[in-house]
Amino acid sequence: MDKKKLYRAFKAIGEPTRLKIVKMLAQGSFCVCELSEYLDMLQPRISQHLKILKDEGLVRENRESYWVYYSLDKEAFHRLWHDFMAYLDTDLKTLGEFEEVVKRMENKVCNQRIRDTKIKKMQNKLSGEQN
Amino acid sequence: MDKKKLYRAFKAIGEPTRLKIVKMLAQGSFCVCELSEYLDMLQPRISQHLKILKDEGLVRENRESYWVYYSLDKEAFHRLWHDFMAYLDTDLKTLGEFEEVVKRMENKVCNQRIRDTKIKKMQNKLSGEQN
DNA sequence: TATTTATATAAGGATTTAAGAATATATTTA
DNA sequence: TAAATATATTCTTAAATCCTTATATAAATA
Repeated sequence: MDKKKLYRAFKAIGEPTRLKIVKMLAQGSFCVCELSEYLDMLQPRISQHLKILKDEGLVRENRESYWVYYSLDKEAFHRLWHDFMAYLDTDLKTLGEFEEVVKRMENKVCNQRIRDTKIKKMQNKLSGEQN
Repeated sequence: MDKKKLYRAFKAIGEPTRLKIVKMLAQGSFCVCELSEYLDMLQPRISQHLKILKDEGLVRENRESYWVYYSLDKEAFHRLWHDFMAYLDTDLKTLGEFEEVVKRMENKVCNQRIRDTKIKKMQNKLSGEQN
């Protein structure tokens, strides 16, 4: 429900290499060397991207002797979307981040100006028609 | 179902300013000047981010005289998640992007090596126990 | 303990991106 | 047509990001 958590998760998926890794892990669990070999990418590149996905809680790691197997936390993905939808549905007033925004909206400075302009325009048109 | 389309949409949401704009538009439709005023951001900044969201088909624009009102295409969001889930479920073999990957996996060079190592290790342990 | 294998982290360079300033375009009105 | 208003686009700079190379860490084995 936290904005930062949301955009960071989307940012994590919103990158071609990481989406490719996510797609691989959707097929099953793989260790770093397998991903590196199958995707034909250098190992540090895989590790770094996996770290980003892990930091967002989207993948899990599982050490087996030398190898660290990574797998998708599918529940985390569903939670992500659910939280995002809930975030969009949440009343602005209850979100601390929008405190100042809500104040500005209550003043309706901008809306007021627009409305005034529109009213003025309509009045002008009407008075024009009366001539 | 296209990987590029997917990661670009997530990338669009995966940025704090744009997520904030999306959240605003989830409350209703706003023109650029309203967003600019309420979010206390310079107008070009709003326009630029709206363009990115629009390019991904996540928001719609609607001109009314001077003003361009933007609104959320909620259906596009649902479609995005649906397509993402479908992408994850799709067989690797049917995705052109993974053609080479599938070939490498079929060779099982990496798996083979790992398996061999594990088998060797197990054999060593077994032979050790027999001593 | 030294070596091997797999993975993680750090440093560097190249590219991309976001933000602000300046300018251009579009629509309406005088 | 000129001026006013709202929006879009361009340009520049600073920061972030990605990839590679090099190095460090962790686990297993000789």
